[in-house]
Amino acid sequence: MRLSRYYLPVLKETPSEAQIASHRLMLRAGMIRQEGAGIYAWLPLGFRVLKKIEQIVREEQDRAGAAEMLMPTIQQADLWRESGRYDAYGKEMLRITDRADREMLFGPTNEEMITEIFRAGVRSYKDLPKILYHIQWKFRDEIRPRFGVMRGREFLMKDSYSFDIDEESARKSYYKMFVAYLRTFARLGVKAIPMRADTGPIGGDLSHEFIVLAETGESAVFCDKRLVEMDTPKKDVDFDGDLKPIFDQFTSLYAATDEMHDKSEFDSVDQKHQVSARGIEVGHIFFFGEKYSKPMKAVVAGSDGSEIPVQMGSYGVGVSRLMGAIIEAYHDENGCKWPMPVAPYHVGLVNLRSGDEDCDAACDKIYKELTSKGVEVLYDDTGGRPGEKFARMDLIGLPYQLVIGPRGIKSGEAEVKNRTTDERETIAIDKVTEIISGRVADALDYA
RNA sequence: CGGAGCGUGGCGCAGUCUGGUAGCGCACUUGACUGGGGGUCAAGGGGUCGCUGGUUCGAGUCCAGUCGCUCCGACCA
Repeated sequence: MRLSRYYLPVLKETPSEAQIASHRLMLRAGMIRQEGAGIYAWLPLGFRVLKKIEQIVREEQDRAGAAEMLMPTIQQADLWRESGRYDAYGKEMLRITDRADREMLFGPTNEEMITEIFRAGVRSYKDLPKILYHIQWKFRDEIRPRFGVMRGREFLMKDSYSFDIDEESARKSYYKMFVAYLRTFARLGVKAIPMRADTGPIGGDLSHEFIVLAETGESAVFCDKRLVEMDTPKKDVDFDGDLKPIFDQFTSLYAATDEMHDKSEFDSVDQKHQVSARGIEVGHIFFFGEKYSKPMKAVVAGSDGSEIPVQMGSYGVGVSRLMGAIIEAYHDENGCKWPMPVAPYHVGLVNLRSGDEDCDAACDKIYKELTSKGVEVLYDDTGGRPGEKFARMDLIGLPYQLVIGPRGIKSGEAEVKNRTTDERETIAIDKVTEIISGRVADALDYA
């Protein structure tokens, strides 16, 4: 993409309403624009990151055997009356009426709808187990939206729902999602620790929150440091095999959120492993059994012909929130430092003397070559001072900055800056495409 | 919802107490000089001061109402 054709409204000054780094940087780097309290428009650069996060979440869901679908954002009140949650959900639910005065709502979650969809199409235990998911915008009328996309009212969430014949099978589904989440967050470059969690209004008896440790996190958390260093399951993990050992391994050490914290148990953890910190909840998984299947009559015929309510679980990932969490983990005072897998572009190509025949020709050539090798390039072909261009590139934080100017043309060298380490090196212009595209490919290859 | 604030060119703010020609920095436009980490000089353009009503000869400023946003607390991906 040529910057001259892009929409990248960067801000030099810090917007006064932004309290935390991720919010500040998303506004300054022209990734989002606030349209109301807790409601954001996703500008081109931010939207690319959002799509990349979404795609990684999708790939790991698919790998685990979940089937993607898409449910609407608008739901009928009657559906929620079946589960009893229409009244129970309270003011956090955005309620609306249509022209015929039918009561409707902008979905805060989809347990009711997926249960309705499931019961319409499944009759027998032989059709189980199943895991369905979608990635869709949700609306929760938060009392106090804050921290930008970390606590918006409208947010993008991946929610999966599992259906099983009995609890033993349901636990296997739970383990699948548990392992899928470990992989998802690891691929996104964040250390998310599964912690024993309160089940909240959804109910149930088995639940974990996946928490990214961050000073700006909203919840207090307590865990064993050794969890941070545990190896993530590789992509050859067999989701049809026994995943319990992995689950057991990750739940063997102490990790709990504030609500579930047991001080005496935590105190028994070796002092040097104790971590008492703050965290950002990026995922939450629940097993809740018959909570919805029973009242909503989502039943299947068992092997003996009897009607059995299915055992359900639900599994959420905050896709838009993750973008904030990733920036919290990877930034410095000058801007973002995107990990390659979620970077909006892999390389920023800076033409230091746009309009100069030689510079333009050299940059155009590199731009074409890198692009043809599948490298995503944001090509700064605009005018302006070098300092201004560098500062802008640092702010948006692409993993590599490739700088071409008259001096480099003369010496045949390009300056390459690695934004992760902020180290600079020079590479021969005629080799730069090959070297950079190789590095990008390596960084994208995740086991 | 309780408490505290804020709405003035695109962004950040001053001006409001004490009513009297709407200002500053950045950004933007044009030209020149420049050019390897947010340049220099010169000349410009852009604002019904959130909205409605009131007081007044006169309101950004005072009064009332209203809308929006932010921060502190209880809820949550």
